[in-house]
Amino acid sequence: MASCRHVFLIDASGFIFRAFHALPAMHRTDGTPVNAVRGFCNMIMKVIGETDADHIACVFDYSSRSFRNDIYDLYKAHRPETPEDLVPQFPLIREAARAFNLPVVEMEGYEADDIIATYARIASEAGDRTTIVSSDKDLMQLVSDQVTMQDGMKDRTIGAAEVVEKFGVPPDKVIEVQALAGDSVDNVPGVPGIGVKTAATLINEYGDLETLLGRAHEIRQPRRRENLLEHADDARMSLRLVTLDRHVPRLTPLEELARQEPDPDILTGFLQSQDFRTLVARAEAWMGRRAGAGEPKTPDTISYELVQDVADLERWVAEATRHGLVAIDTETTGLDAMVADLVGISLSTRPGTGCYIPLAHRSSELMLETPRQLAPGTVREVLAPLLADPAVLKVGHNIKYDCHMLARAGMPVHPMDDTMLLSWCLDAGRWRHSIDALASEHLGRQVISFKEVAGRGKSQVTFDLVPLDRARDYAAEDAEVTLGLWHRLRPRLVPERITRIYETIERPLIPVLAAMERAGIKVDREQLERLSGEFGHRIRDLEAGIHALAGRPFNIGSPKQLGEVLFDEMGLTDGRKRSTGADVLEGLAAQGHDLPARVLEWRQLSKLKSTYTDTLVEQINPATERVHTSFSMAAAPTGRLASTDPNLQNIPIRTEEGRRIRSAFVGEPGHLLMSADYSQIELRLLAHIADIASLKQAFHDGIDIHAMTASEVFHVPLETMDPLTRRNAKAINFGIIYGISAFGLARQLSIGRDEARNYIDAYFERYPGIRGYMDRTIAEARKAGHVTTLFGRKCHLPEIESKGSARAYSERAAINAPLQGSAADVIKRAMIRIPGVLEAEGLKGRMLLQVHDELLFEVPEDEATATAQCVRGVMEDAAHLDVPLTVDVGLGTNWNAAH
DNA sequence: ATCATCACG
DNA sequence: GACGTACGTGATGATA
Repeated sequence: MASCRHVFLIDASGFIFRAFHALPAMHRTDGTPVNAVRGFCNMIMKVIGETDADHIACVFDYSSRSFRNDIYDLYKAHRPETPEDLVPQFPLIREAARAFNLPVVEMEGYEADDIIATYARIASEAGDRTTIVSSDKDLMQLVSDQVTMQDGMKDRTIGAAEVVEKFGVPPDKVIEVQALAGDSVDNVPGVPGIGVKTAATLINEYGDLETLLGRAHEIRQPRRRENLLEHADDARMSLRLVTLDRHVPRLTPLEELARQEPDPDILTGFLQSQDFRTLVARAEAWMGRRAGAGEPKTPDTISYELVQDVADLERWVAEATRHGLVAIDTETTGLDAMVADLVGISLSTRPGTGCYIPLAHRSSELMLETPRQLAPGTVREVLAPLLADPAVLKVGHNIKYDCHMLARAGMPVHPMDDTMLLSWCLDAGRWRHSIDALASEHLGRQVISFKEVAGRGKSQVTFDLVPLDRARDYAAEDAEVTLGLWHRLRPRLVPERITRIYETIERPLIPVLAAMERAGIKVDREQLERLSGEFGHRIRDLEAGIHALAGRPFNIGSPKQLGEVLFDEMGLTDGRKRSTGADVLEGLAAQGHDLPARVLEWRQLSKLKSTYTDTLVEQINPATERVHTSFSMAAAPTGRLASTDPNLQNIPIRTEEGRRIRSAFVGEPGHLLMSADYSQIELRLLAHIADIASLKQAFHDGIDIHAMTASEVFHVPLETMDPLTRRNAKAINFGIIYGISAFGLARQLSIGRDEARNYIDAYFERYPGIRGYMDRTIAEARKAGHVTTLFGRKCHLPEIESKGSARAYSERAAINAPLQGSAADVIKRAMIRIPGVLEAEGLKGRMLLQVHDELLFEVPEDEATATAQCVRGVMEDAAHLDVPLTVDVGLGTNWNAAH
């Protein structure tokens, strides 16, 4: 590992074209266009600044001709003329590379991709790691265990998984797929009628191109078979065209590409000559950092300590106190913070150092003696003052969990920071926020995985059985990496304008959610068991009837088998797809068919039984006799919470059977459940954010908003509004929030696409501001790469720069995110204030659950009305919009009755 | 592990 | 002109 080199190969030619088209036009004072040059310099500073690479090459195409033109004279023949404004930038970019002291590599007769392929091969054979800076799909064939790709503009790394996602095959099969699918941009012919999807299917089935071509006569689809037979030679030639040459001769030896720091005078001189005034300042700061000031990204030496004596523990506590900052992590026997036992605690105060304090390790086969460890009481005495010290910031990764564990052990934590939340607030939508992913993203470090220390599958053990030395390495590393991440993320808060979201919403929410999770909610076990029994009977009866109608027994829960019965054996059809989704079955049932109707009922009851009536009972905590969910704070990029283990945000309500399940959620004796929900919050936010006068007026006047939309769009007077028209208008209103499409609305309402189109046109005509909002939002997303909520939460949409369906998807998400996200901000602001206000009013009610626009409380009967008033007041006051916020409050002995 | 399905907002 | 489509989640059983 120590001798392993890290080779960094920058696909400069690929980058130039992309930067030129992605960046706005920009000129030097003498008129020379320089947008791609500037983009290139930015990219270099970013990627070189973040990597630990020790060998670097900047690779260029020598000319537009290569050996591929000898194979096929039309190769890349359809390429449009190089834009006039780009031509003078090629030499400038070579100059820029030299100013950064990066070796420039090019070779007559070869493309940059071939040179990259050659270096990657040489490095891999020597056991080195390679990073290719490019997003060119043609380079994906090079990805392997040792070779990864990294996008120069977006924060995205491409490994084997991403290649499989794109091509449907692993990297070593990519060329086979490309050879079949062809490439219209490079004019690689491929086989007509075969795209990447089909090609991947074929290659996965036949293994490689030659085998496929040899057995093409077996293909069932006539067109495809003929095309394969007829164009076999085109495919073979395409394979030669897309295969990169990994043996480019006479290249500069890898050893001569050793990384060299730029000369500050040369670099600033170059940047000044291009009139990049802001870049000069940035480059100077950048070189200052590179000169070895700041924190080393990968500490030179890493040493972790096992703490088994009071004196050592006291030394760590003294060090953390003096430093005012400590990263902390807990190890436990499980993931459920209400049930798991605390096994050990790790601390880190500066990069490269950390300690692990074992508390409850047990002997195992590998470790026969009970390990020596401090008594929990002793640890508490020494550690609790540090954790409660207002002058020492405690940093954790998903620290809500550690807060639970430490509070249960008598060691409350305050104040705190959370690197998972920091990352999520800064980079929501960009990547995952697990410690493993972030360690790799920001620190270039691969942390020990839990499976490595605890084993996997059947042989996995709980952490208390892990031997102390391995436990120390894993646990202390987590704390130490957390500290490293904090140093990387925390400074970004102010410049990226995320402070408000993080400090006034997300961080204060941690203890509020922790209290809700700890409170849990009571469920009526007997009632759920009764329902289980009843549902079980009805499921069995339905099953018998369905099997009789089908003429044979089959697994109703298997979409495959059900499809065979419905479409093959019974010959049913709804005219379109062979799906067994509820919408299709409803259509079939409406035709008068009994079997699909019964399957729908069977499905509903099976779902309710397996997901709710059976499972919820098993989730009752034996100690508290209540159900405790866990709220994930960093799950949805829009800012919404998610509820898991169990999910209490999707308890049924829409059907009668479902409401009987909801009725099983009850208050303690002498208490009521109280539900407080925002009325139409996302539509109100739409009226406010898009600034639609008539919508705002309607909310001021308290008009039924769906009925009003119906009357506006369908020209029906409010007085004679029929329910169906109102229903259609409601669907349109929701559709707007979701980034409407004619297809989606048509499907929702089971109407034709033309009719849906007409509705949407009519809507936009009545509310012209909506179009403007949508266009502005999409433009903002494209320009900045993110959209923003009312309170400044950013939701990144990296795919908005792509094309086709992925882009359309991102555009709809861009329209929805500010609305969904602002609503999430509003209810979070209310949640943070509620516990304090209740306490100040002397009310004993407790907040138990949040369901996106609803809060559920358990309140003493005699305080119900006072609590209702108090909660409504805080919720309605949580944001001041151009429209009033309205909250409906309901009370009852159970959650259903409280609605 | 992934898909289809369906529970919620 | 074709493509693939309403936004955001989590849990389940079937299937590979």
